[in-house]
Amino acid sequence: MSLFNNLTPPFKDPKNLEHKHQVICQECSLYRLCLPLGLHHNDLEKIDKIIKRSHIYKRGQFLFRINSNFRSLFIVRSGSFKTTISTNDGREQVTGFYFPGDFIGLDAISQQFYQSNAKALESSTFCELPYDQLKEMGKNMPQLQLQLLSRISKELSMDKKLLLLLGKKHADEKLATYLLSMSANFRERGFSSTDFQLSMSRGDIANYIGLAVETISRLFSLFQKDGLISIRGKSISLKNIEKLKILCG
Amino acid sequence: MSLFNNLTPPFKDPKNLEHKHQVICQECSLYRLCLPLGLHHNDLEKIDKIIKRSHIYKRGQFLFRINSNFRSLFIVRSGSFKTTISTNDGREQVTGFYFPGDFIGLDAISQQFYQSNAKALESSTFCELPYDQLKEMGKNMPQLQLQLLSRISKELSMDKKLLLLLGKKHADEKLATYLLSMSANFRERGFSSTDFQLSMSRGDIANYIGLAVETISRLFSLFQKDGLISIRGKSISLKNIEKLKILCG
DNA sequence: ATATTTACTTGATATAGATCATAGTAATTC
DNA sequence: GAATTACTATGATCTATATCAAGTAAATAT
Repeated sequence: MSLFNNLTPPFKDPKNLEHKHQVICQECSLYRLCLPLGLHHNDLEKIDKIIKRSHIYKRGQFLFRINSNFRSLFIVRSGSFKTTISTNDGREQVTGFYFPGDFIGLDAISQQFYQSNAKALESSTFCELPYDQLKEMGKNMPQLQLQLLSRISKELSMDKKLLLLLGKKHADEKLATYLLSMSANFRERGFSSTDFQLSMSRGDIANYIGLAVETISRLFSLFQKDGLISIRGKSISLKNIEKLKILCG
Repeated sequence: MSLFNNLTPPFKDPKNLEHKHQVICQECSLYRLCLPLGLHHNDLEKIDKIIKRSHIYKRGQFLFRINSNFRSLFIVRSGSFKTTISTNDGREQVTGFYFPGDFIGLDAISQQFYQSNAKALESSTFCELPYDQLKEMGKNMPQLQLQLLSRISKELSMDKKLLLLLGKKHADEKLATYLLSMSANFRERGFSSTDFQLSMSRGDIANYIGLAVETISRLFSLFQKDGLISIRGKSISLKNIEKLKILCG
């Protein structure tokens, strides 16, 4: 039995959703992604106790809003989320997409308030980790602290790559990079790295990589013409990964 | 006696540099910025023992290079550094500037290798923290772990703001935002927030905020004409902070 | 001190990708 | 299941900022 046999792309988890109160970390399909390896059975039970498991959040619902009190970290259980921040006059930037096993809210740890808005891209569920309790538990569980550290560090290094993308890459390179990063996301979760559903709109993709929606549309058409991809609505199939890699810059 | 009385802008520390082997954390002017509060005297001494203090690194010298083995975190002691990453064909993006008390290398924690190049912008010194030892010590010093967590989280939230800047702001907004963020850097370290020296070149600033050098030059001239700043070489004086804040977007 | 390199400034021109315009298509709502 | 709304595609035009060009100033090496 695969770790992922109860998840189907794009990251639905209907079985768990319907019996949510029965789910414990030990039986969760995300266990490997989410918790540190080599955790004692006792420790796992302690973590299990502080975790709050959510009902379904519908597309568009907010997990938290910028400047609201930071109380918890969140881990995506099924579905997907985006985070955004804005200028004073309302220009918005998508700062991240989050998939099952990903932590949301890590940038708020050093502050008292959330540093972004987090919104469901589709019907989604998550686990909530009250940070005070997590911090307290961490004192006697160095593994847990290290896992947290490792997760933030990973997000930081991904964001640095995004700075390079936004600052220096051309439109086609941006999109190719984005598609391959999505591909890696699916592969890491045990799904096909070539055929998947994009849960975000063209608008969200465009915004995230610093382009206009129209440019994304044009590029998808162009990539398709060039045999790099095949796309129909939200379903995409990567046809020439090698060429996409070269395009990334 | 101020914590900062042996530092003068831009972050020189000649006294400590010349007697470096006598410097211990308890006597370091950066103590407040660098180490967690409420640390036991014993713990402080332990940390003190694993820290390696550097000789002067000259402008242009590398602290580490991308893909080299990750062994240590670094804390800037005097001077300043920049980190960069590049595309395959050599286009480079400045991903951060680091000043006294700042940690460098946090994005490498989850990997085996450094994720960027780190280069001195001027004559600079730093403390080196071997990560294995730091990790080991952290097991019995939750405060230390939390400090590290807080530092990464802070850098992450700064980078998210930078994504907004690169993705959505206009040239003038970018520069205004940059100047105010430098201003805050100096203020946090006890220096004037209106009059300071930019240790980085116009080229580095331009690169960091996703503009061409020429655009930076033109904007500095324009900002000066408009009475927002007064600039002469690397010396800058912010004349109208309020207007700059409005310009940030 | 002087030469040489590197950094900065300012003007002229070019361009990648934005914006505008329009139409088609899919998803939601009533 | 009709109607409204949100999303997507493609062509025409515009514009903010890059690039090119040329000179000046500052830093570094000789």
